[in-house]
Amino acid sequence: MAETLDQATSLRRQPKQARSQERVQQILDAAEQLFIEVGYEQTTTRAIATQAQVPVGSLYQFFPDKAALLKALAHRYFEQEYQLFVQLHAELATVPIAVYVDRMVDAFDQFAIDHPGYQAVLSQMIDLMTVADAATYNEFDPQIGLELAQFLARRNPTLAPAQCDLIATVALKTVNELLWLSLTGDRTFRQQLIAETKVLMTAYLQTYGV
Amino acid sequence: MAETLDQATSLRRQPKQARSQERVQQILDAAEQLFIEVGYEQTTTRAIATQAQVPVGSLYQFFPDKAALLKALAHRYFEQEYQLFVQLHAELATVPIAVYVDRMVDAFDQFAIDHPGYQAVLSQMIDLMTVADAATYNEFDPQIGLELAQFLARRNPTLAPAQCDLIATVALKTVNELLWLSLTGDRTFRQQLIAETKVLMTAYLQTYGV
Amino acid sequence: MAETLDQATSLRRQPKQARSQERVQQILDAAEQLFIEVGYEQTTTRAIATQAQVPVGSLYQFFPDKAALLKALAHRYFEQEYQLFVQLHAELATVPIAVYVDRMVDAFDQFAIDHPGYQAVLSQMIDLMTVADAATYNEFDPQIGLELAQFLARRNPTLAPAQCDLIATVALKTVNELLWLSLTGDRTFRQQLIAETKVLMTAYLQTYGV
Amino acid sequence: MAETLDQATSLRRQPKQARSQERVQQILDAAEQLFIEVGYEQTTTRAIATQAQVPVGSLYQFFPDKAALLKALAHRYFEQEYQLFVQLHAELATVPIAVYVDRMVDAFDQFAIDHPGYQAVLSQMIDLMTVADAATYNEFDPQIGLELAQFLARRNPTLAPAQCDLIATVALKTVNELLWLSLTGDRTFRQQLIAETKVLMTAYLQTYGV
DNA sequence: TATGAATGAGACTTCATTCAT
DNA sequence: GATGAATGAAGTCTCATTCAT
Repeated sequence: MAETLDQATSLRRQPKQARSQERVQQILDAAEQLFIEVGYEQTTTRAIATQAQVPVGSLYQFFPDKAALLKALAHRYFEQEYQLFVQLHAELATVPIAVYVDRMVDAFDQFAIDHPGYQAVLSQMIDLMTVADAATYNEFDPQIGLELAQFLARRNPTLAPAQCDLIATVALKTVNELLWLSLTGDRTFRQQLIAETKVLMTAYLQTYGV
Repeated sequence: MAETLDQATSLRRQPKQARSQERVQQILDAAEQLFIEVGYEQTTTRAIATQAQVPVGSLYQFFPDKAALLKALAHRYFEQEYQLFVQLHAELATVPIAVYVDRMVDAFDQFAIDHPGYQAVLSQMIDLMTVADAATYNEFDPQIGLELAQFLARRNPTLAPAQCDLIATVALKTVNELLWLSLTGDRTFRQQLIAETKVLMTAYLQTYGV
Repeated sequence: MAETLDQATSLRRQPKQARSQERVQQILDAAEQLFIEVGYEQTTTRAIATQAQVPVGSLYQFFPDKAALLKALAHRYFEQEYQLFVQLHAELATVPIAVYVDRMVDAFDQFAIDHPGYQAVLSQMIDLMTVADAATYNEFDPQIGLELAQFLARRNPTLAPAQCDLIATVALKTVNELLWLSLTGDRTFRQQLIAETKVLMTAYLQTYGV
Repeated sequence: MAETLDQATSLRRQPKQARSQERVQQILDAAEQLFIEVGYEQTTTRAIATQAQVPVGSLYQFFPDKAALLKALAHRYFEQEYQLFVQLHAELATVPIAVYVDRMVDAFDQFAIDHPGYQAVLSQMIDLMTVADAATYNEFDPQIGLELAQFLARRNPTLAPAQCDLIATVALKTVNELLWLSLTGDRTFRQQLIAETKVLMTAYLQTYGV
């Protein structure tokens, strides 16, 4: 995972010193907040720098261009999401699928709440990729999907690997979208949608006897 | 529905003459193509006008600003999607839910193929709404969801109306996202994902005995 | 000649109306003055626009970028220089070479005085070409050289065409450089240098019996 | 001459130690290469430092600013060119002028080949002088011209000193320009142009009976 | 003395929208 | 109504130079 999520590719300079690392985080935090508030395109690099209380020049010392901020944020999200998943996944290796779904959806829900910019950043990255070559696509984190597919294969060895990949993809995509949707509503709506997401996922996975 | 989707709100002038209606369609077609190809933000109004073979001034006679083109496109999609749905929905009023899902997913898949800009336009509208006041939200078409909820209620009268609304929302959102995802892959991937979508939806709806 | 010096390649839009043509000239005049005063690199497009009393946007309506101003100026110089040359050349078809040189050098001297930016523009274009591909080189006007070579061939038919080309190149280059050098000094220096240039050229051409 | 070309004026610190002298040369070599390759303006001080494998800070310890690099390079060229000239000049004190021209042009040609940056540096210095006060002008090396003028006076004592100065100036300027021009072409062009330069110079100087 | 991260003014260029014709 | 030239605010990014360490 380390390689996939390494920020080296999108960082102009690897911050070695504590002060620099702080600055990078400040910049990313500022970018995240502004991307959420006014959207990626409407956010100016100068606004990010101002918000982060650094000169624009410093921003460009760490990030080659505006898009790099987006990528770096995505990397940061992926890293955190992956760590969350890995830990919980280990704990739930042998529980019934309904429990697995219940706990996992709750965890992802919490992640979505903690990282309100995830959706905005991801959706903008997809937009950017529409323009650029699709080669950038492999920047996206496939780790969770792979682990989930292996999990399914262990649970039901009769499932073909390709089948497991597909199910994992569908499950992740669906849960992600529904949780993001849940964030657009009030507390009640969110809770209901989470409950519904669990029903949906459990029914789906039970179909495959996992 | 006609009222909801009426373009009056986003059209500066209701084109009465055939020539004008033609121009509006040309402009929307050009906008659609460019939004798909290079994205909303990267598309200039002048490029749209050029592609549509109309002067920029004419574009602004029909659309107050660039965002209006996005809204108009969304309306056009909603109208077409709704007609597709209504017709098929009537035909499938009494078939088993698995058949309903099968036919409906195929239809939506075909719609997604026929309207490759749907995803781009919708996702961009969401971005724009982040910035603008949420009042724009009611521009979105809730019709299909409402009809689907009623359908569920008819199929299983023990379900509460709120419950039906929620299920309908979940079902629509999920199918939409998975079909859009399917468009990003090759033919094989698309077919597999469509099949998987049917499995997922059928399992889900059968949970509720509809 | 018209084709070679046509400005179509460097003008974004061919100004059709009198007002636009005026603007283009204003912009070029402003660019010329500033290029002379502070040099090409130190001149900002905004300064050119301000000096020409047009908004920057208008500048970019006619010229795709800063370099296009340089090219357009060069074209303008070439055109004027060529006309000057052609007219005088016709008049001097049969005079002794010393007279030809005398009159021609005087004419070029007057041109250099009238177009103080010629040197700056040309030298900057050469710098720009160092960076860009050398394909741009054919933008330079070879017309005068060709005509001069033919002239030499007529005067002394024993000279090979290639030889004539070379002599013409040397003569033009030398006269140009010396006249430019003359502009860097005071009136006396200029007059002395012009006289010297005539001595040099006459001696050179008489070597070939033309 | 040593004083005139002394680098003290443009060097911030006279490098006393071997290590420092090495660094200065590395920096100048790097600057020369980059000035040739991408031009003075397009070359960043950081790029020069990187290429020279020294930190930017060190560069600024030896050179007060970017322009100082240009001046220092010019000084280095002048010094080398002067040494070349002085030695050959002594050897050719009494040969016929045609031989003098022949040998001297060949030597200058070799110098131009060995120092491809000469032209770029000189032409850029002229540009810079346009901007700065003309006081910088005396930085240019007049030595060769002076010696040449004296040489002419010795050869033909009837020539006034001012006349000699002028002839020397014309001769040097002309040879320089033609040799630089020769570098822009292929081998054949270069050889032809050199031959032509000799014809031109010999004819010119013979006019004055030197 | 040596280093290289930090700075921020300012450069070029774009483009949604208007309005005189 | 139709046209498209005109506008200028604003955006992204660069880079010579400094100075704290």
